[in-house]
Amino acid sequence: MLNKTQLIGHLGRDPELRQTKDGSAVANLSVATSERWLDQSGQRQERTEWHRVVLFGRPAEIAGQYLTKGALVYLEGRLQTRQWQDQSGQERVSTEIVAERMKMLGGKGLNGTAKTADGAADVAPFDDALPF
Amino acid sequence: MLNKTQLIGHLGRDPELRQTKDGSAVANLSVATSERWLDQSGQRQERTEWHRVVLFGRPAEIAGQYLTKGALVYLEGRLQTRQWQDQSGQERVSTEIVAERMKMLGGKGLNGTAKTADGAADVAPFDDALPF
Amino acid sequence: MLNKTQLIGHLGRDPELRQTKDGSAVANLSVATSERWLDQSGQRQERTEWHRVVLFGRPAEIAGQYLTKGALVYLEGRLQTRQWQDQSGQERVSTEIVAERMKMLGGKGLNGTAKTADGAADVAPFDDALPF
Amino acid sequence: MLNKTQLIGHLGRDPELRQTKDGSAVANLSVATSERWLDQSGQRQERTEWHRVVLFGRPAEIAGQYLTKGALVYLEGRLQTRQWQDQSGQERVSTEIVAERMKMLGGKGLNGTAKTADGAADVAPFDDALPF
DNA sequence: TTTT
DNA sequence: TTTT
Repeated sequence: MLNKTQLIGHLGRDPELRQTKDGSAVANLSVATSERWLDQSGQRQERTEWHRVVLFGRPAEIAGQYLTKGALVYLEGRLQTRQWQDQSGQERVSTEIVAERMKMLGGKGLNGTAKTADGAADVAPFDDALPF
Repeated sequence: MLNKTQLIGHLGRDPELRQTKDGSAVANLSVATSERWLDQSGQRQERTEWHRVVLFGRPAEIAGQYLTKGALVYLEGRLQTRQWQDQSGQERVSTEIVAERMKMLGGKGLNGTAKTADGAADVAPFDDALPF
Repeated sequence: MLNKTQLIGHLGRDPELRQTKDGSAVANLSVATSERWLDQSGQRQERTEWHRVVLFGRPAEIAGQYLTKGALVYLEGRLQTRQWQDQSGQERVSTEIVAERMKMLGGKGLNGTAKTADGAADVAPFDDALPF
Repeated sequence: MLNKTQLIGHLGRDPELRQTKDGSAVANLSVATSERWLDQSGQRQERTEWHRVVLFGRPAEIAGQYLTKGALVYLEGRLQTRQWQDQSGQERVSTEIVAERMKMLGGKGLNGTAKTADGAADVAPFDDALPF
């Protein structure tokens, strides 16, 4: 009925872009969300969770164009778990977030207009005109 | 920074309740979220996604008391992926939702007050007084 | 950047359906979300919040067809505040949720297929095939 | 049952800090969320929505300390509509977001540790150790 | 593997 | 393994 995941986190590496057979783009992201808190003894604790995220179509292209390692992004999508078999025939499962919405929030890894070499001079980060 | 998952779905089976060493409750839920849509040819399509959910403490106890197979629930929590090794020493990963909030929304598998044998006669489903 | 409101609540009255000039449907809903909790003295407290919700297009039609007073619904949309002037020329503001997604969750006020008189016999509540 | 609003937006002005009678902090924020899109004629459109947000306690103090006009923040809370009477005795309503969670995301208006004069040298923005 |  |  409702299957929604939202992340705000940093890319651990550059997006991996590929194409489907019919030529549409697919991007895989690795996203870190960190929690920090003080434990009972007042010690600072931190836990980082890594998420596999996949984007399709235009958002995938935009991720490939604007995002690099370190970028801070908002992602919204649905959880999907796939079964597959490794080389040894073992059953494996892998859960990823199929993102339907993405917002670039800044950070070191955000390619701004100044850095793009493709003439997209007026395409700003944060721009909702980008078809997310 | 933000790591939030929200589900509305039905329990595929009764909750599995256990205790930690220090006596606090842990409940594991298996939750189905179904999507239905019409494809290009107008055919009805359906996809069901199964989610592993874990609850701790009082919410776990409440899940154990009120929820059974078929119950419709709202769950909110964070994604957590754990690595572990199977018997053969193979690395495995498993992603689950650590739920911090749960709401009972009805359905066949919701134990109402009439069904409880513990005298909690005024503890209604939907009751936010339950310490979620 | 992100402007998202999610409600799970009951309709306080039947939806009010109207048409725009170009013939598309608009539905206004009044939705109650209730919180219950135990205060410090162990007294049960309750607070109900009422929300104005507006739906457009096909979801509005579906709300008009399936929802009545008492229905439990999930709604997701964006906050919008409009300024207007009352008869006396006073500036007024009104905030509502422009809902982009709606899910029927049950409750007394949900018109099932058995109750509909329009032949939509296989259109179940919960049906994601309905174009939300 | 569920009454949740999430915003990612920029502060339109510095937070307004005040105290309750019992000395706890209250902060009022004015937050803009902007949407941009291309209309049918390919024209770039933009709509900005302004939100009234209130924070209580430690998060209010932190907002007062770290946030200034322009800061980009994530806010999560519940909608609350209050009735009141203006000087002329007119009934007025005002809707605000009672925020229970806040994350500083960057932007021009974020006071980093380098800018603070209070010795909180190791209190970074983004720090989840801050008790949100 | 990220960020502050 | 759920539900409509």
